[in-house]
Amino acid sequence: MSDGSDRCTVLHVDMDSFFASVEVLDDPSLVGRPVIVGGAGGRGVVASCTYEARAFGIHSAMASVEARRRCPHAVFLPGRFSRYVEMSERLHAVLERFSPVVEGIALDEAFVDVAGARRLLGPPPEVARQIQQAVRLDMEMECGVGVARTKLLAKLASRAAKPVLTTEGPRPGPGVVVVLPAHELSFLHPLPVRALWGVGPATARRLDALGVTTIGDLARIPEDTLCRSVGLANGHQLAQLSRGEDPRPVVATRDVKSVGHEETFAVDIDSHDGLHRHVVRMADAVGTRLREAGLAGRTVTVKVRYGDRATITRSHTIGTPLDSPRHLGVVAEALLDAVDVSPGVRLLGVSVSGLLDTVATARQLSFDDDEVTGAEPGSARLPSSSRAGSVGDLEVETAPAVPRHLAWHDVESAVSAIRARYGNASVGPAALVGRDGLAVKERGDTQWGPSAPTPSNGEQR
DNA sequence: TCTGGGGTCCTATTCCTA
DNA sequence: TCTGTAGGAATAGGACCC
Repeated sequence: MSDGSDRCTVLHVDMDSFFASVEVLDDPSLVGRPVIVGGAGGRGVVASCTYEARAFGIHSAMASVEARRRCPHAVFLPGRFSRYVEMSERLHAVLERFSPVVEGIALDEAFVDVAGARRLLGPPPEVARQIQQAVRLDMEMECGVGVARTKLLAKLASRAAKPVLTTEGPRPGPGVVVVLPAHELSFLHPLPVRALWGVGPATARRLDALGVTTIGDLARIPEDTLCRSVGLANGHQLAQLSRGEDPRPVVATRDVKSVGHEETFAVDIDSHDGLHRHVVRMADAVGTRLREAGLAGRTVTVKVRYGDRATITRSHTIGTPLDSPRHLGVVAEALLDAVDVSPGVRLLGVSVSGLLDTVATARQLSFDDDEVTGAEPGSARLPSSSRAGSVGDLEVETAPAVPRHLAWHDVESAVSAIRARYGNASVGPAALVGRDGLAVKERGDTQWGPSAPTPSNGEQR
């Protein structure tokens, strides 16, 4: 092969309007109509939309209110996250027939390294066409495939492979785009810097101040000038990418670094009382997910966004990794107690990082073994003077040394078993009994914002 | 009438310890 | 024992990705 395409072993597969396409697939009456998937409430955003909706200027991340204004006759759907996960797994199954090296970067896109597939399946551009065909046949959906020497170029190529929106409606794109090594810079340099991985609105503003608007401009300015403007790591990476260099390999598995859950409320909540059951519910959700994944973490972080969108985080690191929903709740509540919520809280989040694989650990580590031995839920506290910052000195009252932790561990194991059999709503924290928020939130339950404003304290569902 | 959720990574600052 | 310092961990915030 003399054109160099045999060196282009990185493929980027990107599904077209994934969530919206799944909805159309499951309900053929939606074919040809503007379909918008996302949060329907006043604080929701568009997660995905069909090309028919894009014709009205609608795009993902747009406020749902704005989308409705632009296209009132569109079909608005709340989204079915578990169904998208199912289809994403099917996509991966298809891709793994072509190569074992598949790196998922979102539900609807993945990198595939086909270096080892050449003898069996042919040169990379040919494999790309086979993948596209397989996705069409097995999933009845369309995708764009980019083929290049590096991840960045493959990703940009898949974007170029997508359907194009014209005044007469969507026109099919090339489907597969190959960026040959000899054409890399001529492909890359005319593109806007915003196309680069790592250039968001803030970095784009800084680059604009340097007179940099295209990737070609970026490649021409000295790297130290760049680093002074956008930081050392970012500057170095951008300089590299602008020259078409991207050393990141396609990796089949990546370790999870954190697990969290956050929610925007339909109405701001301005009291700790009002936030209490939400913290419990979120800690419950995070703990449940940690346990399902066989993980435990040392650092608990609480995130608060106020009505004016100002966002703060408070975190605390404990000695022993924990995964107990109850104990996560204790720490999260203590962190939240140290935060002034009187301005009104728009979003609350609980996350855990510093993760450790509990399956690989000989014994399930218990929170009760840590410095917070025997803590009752709610008994952890921060120094009374503390508001911001000083959370390193989390104080927790110590209860008499009873082997209660053994019993509690049994209780949580039983809860997991009951939920596995009868569903998440079957059992939950006492703090949530009698509320409609009993069920453990599953990933994606409120993926794109609260459903609709209600008069109560930001209740959903 | 704005702007979700689940993540990763980087940077700056503070605090602790050797 | 006190002080200065360097390094690492923890913390907080921000930018970015899909």
